[in-house]
Parts: sequence; C-alpha cells; structure tokens
Amino acid sequence: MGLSSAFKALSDPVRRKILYMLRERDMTAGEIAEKFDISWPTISHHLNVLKQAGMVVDERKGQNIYYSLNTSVFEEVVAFLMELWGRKETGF
Amino acid sequence: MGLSSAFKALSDPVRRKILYMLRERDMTAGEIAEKFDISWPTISHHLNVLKQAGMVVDERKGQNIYYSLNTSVFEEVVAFLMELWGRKETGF
DNA sequence: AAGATATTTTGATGATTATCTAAATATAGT
DNA sequence: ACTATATTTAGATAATCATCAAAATATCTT
Repeated sequence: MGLSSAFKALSDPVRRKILYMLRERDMTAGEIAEKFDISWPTISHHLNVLKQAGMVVDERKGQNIYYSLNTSVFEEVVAFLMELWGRKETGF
Repeated sequence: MGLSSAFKALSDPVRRKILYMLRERDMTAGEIAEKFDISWPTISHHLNVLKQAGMVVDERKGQNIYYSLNTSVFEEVVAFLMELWGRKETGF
C-alpha cells in the first residue's frame, strides 16, 4: 500500500501545493488553510491523506497543530521511479 | 494537468506493474493482459490511462498493438519530487 | 467553569474510478 | 467476402474521492 497511497496523495494539486509550502517551513493547519479558497474541513481531509501516506507529520503545540514534511517516503517513491526510468539493458 | 494525471496513473498497482513489465521490452496488449487475472477491457482501460498520462506509447503492427514506455514524462515527475525532496535552505 | 480559538470529525452529495459483460472495430488469412 | 484473432468501445455497477456545512473536540485565557 505504500507506493499506492503515496502516488495517490501526490495526484491532487492541492496536496502537492501543501507539500511545496511545507518545503520552506513547518506550518499550522490554519496557516495552510488560509492559502486556499477551500473550506477548513477539506484542507483537514487533505492533510489527513498526506499523513496516512506518511508524507507529513503533525505535532500539537498548544492550540495549534504543526505540519511538517516527512521525507523518508520520498526516498521510496523516487527509488521506484528511478528504477523504472533507467532501462534494464543499459549497463551503466 | 500533467503531474496530476501522471501521479494518478502511478497510483494503481496494476498500472505500475504494467510499466515495470514494459521496462524490459515492448509488449502487445494481449501479452500484457495475460499477466493479470483481470479482463481484457479493464487492461485496455489501464493502458489508456497510462497513454493519456503520456507514460506509454502505442503502435499498431498488423493485428497487434504494441505498447512501449515513454520516459519523457518521468523526467517531469522526478524533477518535481527532487525539488520537493531537496530542502530549500540547503545550499548544496 | 465559561468563553474564545484552532482543528478535526460527521454526514451528505456529486464526480470520478475500476471493474465486468456484451458489442463493435480492425487486421490477417483463406 | 468470410472467418478467426486482437483489441477497443459502450453501458452498467459498486467503490472511492473531493467538497461542504454543521457539530464535536482540544487547548488556552479569564
């Protein structure tokens, strides 16, 4: 299920934009939601999809919940693509 | 739409397996379908999803239709992931 | 304990998706 | 032209998904 949920998470532009924002700094759910013209529950849903896919981590600090990138899954995804990309018969 | 359809195409294990098989050699739709316990129309549907995403190319040769990998889209996908993966503040 | 703020959960809805069977199309060989 | 082979298209169904409004939960402040 790892690769499937990761690619599924990446297939939505809203979620890709969230990941792209988190690349610069950790953000609260509210900060993230403000960047979109989408309801908070929908953003919360997207964050949950990313969390289930292991691409983000959340941590509560007081009233806020901070989200941050979890790059370990990216390794798996990139590794799969590189293996696919590099043709088998190529020896180097 | 490019990245979304590419990631969506990659989110299905059947389609990932098809891509993985095509890495070794070009195959006809029939050869591909034989590898799965899924109906031919369903495989045809998956091939069409991959084609729409620009990840495979099809070419008719007589009765057969050959499918082959199209790696140009992979560049785009990997580039996006690498940009996401490499943290912004890292200078090297 | 009561009110304010931040975020998620619930329940509902319309859109998309994976799958099937049956029918249609295209090519090759007789 | 007819038949066999290869593959896709059409039509239907059940499952999943993105979205919203309303309600619930958690933490902080007073």
